[in-house]
Amino acid sequence: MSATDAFNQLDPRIQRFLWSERWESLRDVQIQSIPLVLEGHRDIVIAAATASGKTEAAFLPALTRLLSSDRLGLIVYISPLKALINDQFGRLDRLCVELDIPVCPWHGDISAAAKRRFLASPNGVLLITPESLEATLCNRGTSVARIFERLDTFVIDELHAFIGSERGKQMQSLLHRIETIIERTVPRIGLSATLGDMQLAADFLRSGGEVAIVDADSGESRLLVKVKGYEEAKPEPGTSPADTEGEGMAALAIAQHLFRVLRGSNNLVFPNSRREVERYTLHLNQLCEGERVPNEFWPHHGNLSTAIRTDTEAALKQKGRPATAVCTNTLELGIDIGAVKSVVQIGPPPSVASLRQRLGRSGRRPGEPAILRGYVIEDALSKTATLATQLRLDTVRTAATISLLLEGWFEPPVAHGAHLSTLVQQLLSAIAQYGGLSAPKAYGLLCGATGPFSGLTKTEFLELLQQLHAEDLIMMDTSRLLLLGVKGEQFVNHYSFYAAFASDDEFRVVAGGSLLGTLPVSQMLRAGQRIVFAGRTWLVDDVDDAEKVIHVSAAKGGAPPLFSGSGGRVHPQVRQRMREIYASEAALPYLDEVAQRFVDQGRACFRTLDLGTQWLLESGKDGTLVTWLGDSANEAIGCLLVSRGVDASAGQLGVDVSRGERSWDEIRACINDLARSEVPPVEALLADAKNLLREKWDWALPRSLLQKSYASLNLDLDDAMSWLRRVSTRAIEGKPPMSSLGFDEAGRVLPSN
DNA sequence: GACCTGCTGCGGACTG
Repeated sequence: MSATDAFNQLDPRIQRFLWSERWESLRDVQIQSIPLVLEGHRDIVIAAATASGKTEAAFLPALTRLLSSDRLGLIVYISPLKALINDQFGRLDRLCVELDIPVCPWHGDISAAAKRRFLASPNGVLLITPESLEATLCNRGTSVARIFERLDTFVIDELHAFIGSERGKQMQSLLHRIETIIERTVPRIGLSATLGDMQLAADFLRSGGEVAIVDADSGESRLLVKVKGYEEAKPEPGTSPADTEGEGMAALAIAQHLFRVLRGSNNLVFPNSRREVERYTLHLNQLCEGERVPNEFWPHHGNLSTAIRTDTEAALKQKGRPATAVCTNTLELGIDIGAVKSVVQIGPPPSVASLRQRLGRSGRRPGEPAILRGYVIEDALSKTATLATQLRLDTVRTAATISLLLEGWFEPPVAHGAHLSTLVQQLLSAIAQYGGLSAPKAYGLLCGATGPFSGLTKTEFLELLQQLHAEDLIMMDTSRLLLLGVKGEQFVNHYSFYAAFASDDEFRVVAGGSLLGTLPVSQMLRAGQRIVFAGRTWLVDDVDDAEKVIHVSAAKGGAPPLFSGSGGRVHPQVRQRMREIYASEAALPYLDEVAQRFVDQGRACFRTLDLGTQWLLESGKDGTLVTWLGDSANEAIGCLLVSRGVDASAGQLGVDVSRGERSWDEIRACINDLARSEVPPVEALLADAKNLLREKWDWALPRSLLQKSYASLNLDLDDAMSWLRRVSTRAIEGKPPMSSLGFDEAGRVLPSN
């Protein structure tokens, strides 16, 4: 189809609007999408880069459909962010005013009056979050059918942001519950960044259905990459703890370099954690102050108040005044901040996919390359250096990530998690919605063939009901109808119920009456302490435990605060590429001299330890299985060993093992035996496992379902078993064990003589 | 040794 054909299929009033807006032509993604959306019965994933016109690709034809009907229908647009709803409302309302189609933004900050107006006449375009949709189903059960009666199309923005989480399951369930109550399916259009495996996104949008895919990747643009290495001098052991002058010198040197190269243009700096955002923003602000130039560096992360974040976004958008944001992945999603010149990554990128998403913000103008500036910090080598330091793991992981990025590979989303935590929430919500539900009907709704939890058996569902009953979340009346229990009623009637994910308790940080942001309760603070927050230094005046407020005032000096959090997951492909880099001798063109020296030092250590062939590093009672697998497979191997009574857990290099009273030969025999045995059932594998509670409602699941849900997300048993089989063959062939070299309990490599 | 997201209904006081 040509651009003209596609344009001519749009409603004449929309055509006129595009003329008046001086659109030169439709983009490729729009040309492809328009005829598919106009068919009106297809589910479609539309994948393209940020700011490529995806929203219009869905809305121009969807609005054309609304205008072609006698009775105005309804488009429900679901967004993961309030900020995105506000952005889209601004763009969409200009067009829709011309078309006489009402647009209603609906989230927690929207007035009740605007919501009432929509409910009085539920048509046009509704822009809403999953949580607000949940509240609508839960609290307005009797009018849900009427509200969505005229529903014509679902549009789900940033689909990739939903895949693989409790919230994504919730979204699938909400779509399914609405279709169930209006007794027909509704076309679902998912808007997404390009994903490695588009079929995964299609299955997520409608499992088992036929989903059209529009993959309009605009072709890889040119990319300039340079990684600079910095060595951090470590104080010798024995120096007094107060004498840590040298600590953080590498960060300061990086800030000085950023100050020189970034000033005068717009950039994004990703230092991997909120704490480091604070550290670098402070350094950069102080450098600006010291040089008496206007500040160009602004912080952005999830614990800063909306006011501060909006300031940063506005600074980026403002033309004629350069601004750089030092940020976490809050600026990875599609909030409108305009194009940036370069993207800075400090430390190893969390994943190839995330690095790619971050880079999508740079090099967006034709002819301009995307620019990636990487920085890695390694400790100086010394007698006490750990194995991780000697192998230069961070630098090699950074190199592996960039090397995969340059090849166009990136991690596919993890779509196989069961997220049974969300089943608990959805069951309670459905009971509230229907004012009571029979067990078979509840099972059919949530676990039936097209439901969001279709893998669950009836037996498992009954087990869940019994557990929820025992927890007083649900009860059954004389007509065998499921109702909310006393505790269930309390949960459902509090607004915190609508979010599918858990959140920590937090203190508000207030300076002179204005809100700076929040800090987790786990961060202990006392009056008199000095902290860095929002890129500035503060004195803690008072901590009000009852009101959960920390009062601060401006001061000199202070340390960045700690935020809680648990680690991400490394994909096997990244570990395999790390191994290839270690085994090779080629120079990597995107590394500077220092970073290349780090890699060469890591390679030397790799050769000394013979890590290309050795798979067991012994060191006294401790050792490491060097697997080069992903974290999920390493954790699975750990569980398999634990099920045989061996103390083992996933580590940076593979699986860390403690032999206890056994010999290493006995550990090898155990591995051989595991390799030849059937994979044990999950209940046996996780029998003694503690700390499986990860998601909001996990505490309410029966043990067996908790194990099942955990394993579906966190354990890769297939990769684990095939590795065990591979090494057990090698063990039988009598490859020599690692014995001439060892390393001690702290993971330090011992001298070879 | 991570990061992010979101939130109702009601009662009471006030204004025009």
